Amino acid sequence: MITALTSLLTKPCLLHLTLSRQLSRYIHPISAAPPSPDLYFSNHFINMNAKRGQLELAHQLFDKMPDKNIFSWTILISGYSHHGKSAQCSQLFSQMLSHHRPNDFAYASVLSVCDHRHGLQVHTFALKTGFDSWIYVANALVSMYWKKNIHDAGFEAWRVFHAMDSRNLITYNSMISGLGTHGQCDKALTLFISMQRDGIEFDRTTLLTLVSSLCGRPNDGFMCFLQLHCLCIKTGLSLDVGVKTALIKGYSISAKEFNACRKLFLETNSKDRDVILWTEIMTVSAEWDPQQALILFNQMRKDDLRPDHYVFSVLIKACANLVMEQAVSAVYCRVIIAGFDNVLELSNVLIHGYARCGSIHNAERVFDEMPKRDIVSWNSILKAYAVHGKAEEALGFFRRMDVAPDETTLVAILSSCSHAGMIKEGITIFDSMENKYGILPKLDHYACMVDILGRAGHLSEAEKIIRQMPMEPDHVIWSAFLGACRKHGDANLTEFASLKLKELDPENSLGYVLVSNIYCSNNSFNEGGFIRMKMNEIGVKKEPGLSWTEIGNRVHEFASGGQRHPQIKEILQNMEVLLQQLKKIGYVPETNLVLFDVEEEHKEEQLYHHSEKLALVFALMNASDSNRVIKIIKNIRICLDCHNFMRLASKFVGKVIVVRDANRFHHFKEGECSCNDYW
DNA sequence: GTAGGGTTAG
Repeated sequence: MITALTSLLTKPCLLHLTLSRQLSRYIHPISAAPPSPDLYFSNHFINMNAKRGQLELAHQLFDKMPDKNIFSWTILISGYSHHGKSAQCSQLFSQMLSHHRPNDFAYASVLSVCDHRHGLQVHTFALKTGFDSWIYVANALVSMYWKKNIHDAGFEAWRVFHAMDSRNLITYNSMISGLGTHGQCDKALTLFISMQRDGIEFDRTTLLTLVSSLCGRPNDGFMCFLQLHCLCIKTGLSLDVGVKTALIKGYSISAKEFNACRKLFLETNSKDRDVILWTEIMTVSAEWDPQQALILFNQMRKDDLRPDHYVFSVLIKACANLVMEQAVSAVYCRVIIAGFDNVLELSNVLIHGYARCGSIHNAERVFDEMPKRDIVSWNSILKAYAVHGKAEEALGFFRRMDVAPDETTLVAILSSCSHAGMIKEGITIFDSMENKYGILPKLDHYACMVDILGRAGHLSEAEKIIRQMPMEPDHVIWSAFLGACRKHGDANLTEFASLKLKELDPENSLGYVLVSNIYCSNNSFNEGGFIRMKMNEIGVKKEPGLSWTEIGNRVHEFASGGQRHPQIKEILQNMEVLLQQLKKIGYVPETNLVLFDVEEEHKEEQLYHHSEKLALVFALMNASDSNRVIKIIKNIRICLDCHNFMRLASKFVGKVIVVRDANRFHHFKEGECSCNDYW
């Protein structure tokens, strides 16, 4: 305690001049005389108004009081605190010091709303007056320290916690929540156990906080999560709609257990489902089954629940995942009707939504029309430019940002440089991250650098980055490196990187496929086949090529080979006609991309059955003359042959063809691609 | 006789 006191008092910033001056005068005798009936009723009247939020009136009444006691002061201070009026609350607290010695009511009220700087001063003052370990004051201090975004928030909170004579449920809940939100869920769990040793029973908040802090925790996190779910069932708290929402989030993030999420939602009595529960299940669905998220929205409306801006945000994400631009616009109309069009978060998600649907123009329009922007707005437009290969625009916007860039900004910018082959710019920005922007490069930034260098063919420099990075490279880094190996072919490096990728991500097929391809391209079909066999044995599957295109209000899916599509015969007939036309203007099939031991004409045939080509032919069969843009979405990266095909097709049919592959957008127009054939 | 503290799921 003495150490804590000495340490706090030695911090120069703690000694605020005004408060120090007040300190010498704070000792006022607490009046022993009973308050007059007038004073008593005036206090009640002020309290009534302050609680109702009539703070101005309450303050006027307070000012007019001929006599005030400590209740008058604490009633108004707590009124301001209750309504989050931080500045007024702190000011009144300072004024109070000239008249009364603050009590635990006043300390707790001011601490729960004041900023960090003032909070430290109040803490110092509480220490000097001996109130710092009073349970209400200490609880407010614990919470204050965790809430402040400072480096040693946890240290200060623990110090207060340890100095307390006794602790209650609120103390533990505040600590558990603080630990959880600062990513220290192990410590939160330990404290949860010691709480029970301390004889303090947990409540719904304790479990709710613990469950949500365990979401996304790696390794044994899911086992702890399951134990907590059992505890929720045992205590009957699993019936609580808030706990249920947290459990759904947990099953979705920790275990990707979509069915468990759905079961939890369905077993909730429909009259108990609130907007937050609906939002959570829609959020989960937007990732797993976006169409289902839209169905859920309609069900929610039937239950007479009014969507708020969180609901609309999820809806836009679901439409973006469905890559249905018209649906994004339709939701936006509803956003306007509901009066949420000025909500910053919704504009941010719209930028993302339009960009994901291939409409960079609409993403730009939303960004331009925003009256206010935050870091997420800037990051969203920068990411949009990155994925659409508009590096010049991204760099221009980056230079004119009016908020400090963060880690995401730098990832977006480096990824822009990578997509556009801007090696020099990328290296300069990466090297200046720490000094110029105060951001230490993390895994994502290193992955971008490996991509920038590797994609440009500087394999040894990329390898050097991997060897020299201060943390262990993860599967993303090795995938980026393998991607570069695929493009610039180095058999030894490919084998080495494949081994690394298999270690870190055994289910990732990339390593197996690439090594197999190297063998096949050297005509070593037996070895290549052996690797494919090995993949089957251990259950690693290569993601099959799929493409989607929207015709009318329906999304049509095409698998590589196309046999599943009911109109495949017609599509192949039209394909043949288009092929002959494209061959006349320079299309040459890249048959060396087909690595199977088959005859040349069969190789050509395999190329024509790639899903994006089938999607294009189908879209052309159904497109009207006014339909100037054809959009195709692909789950894996576009191959060189399809890229050539799309380029020439855009010239021949006189339409813009937008293809989104696993990595980026390609805008094909008049025989050229926005990626300048660099991808 | 009057005035409190925490968290909470999107």
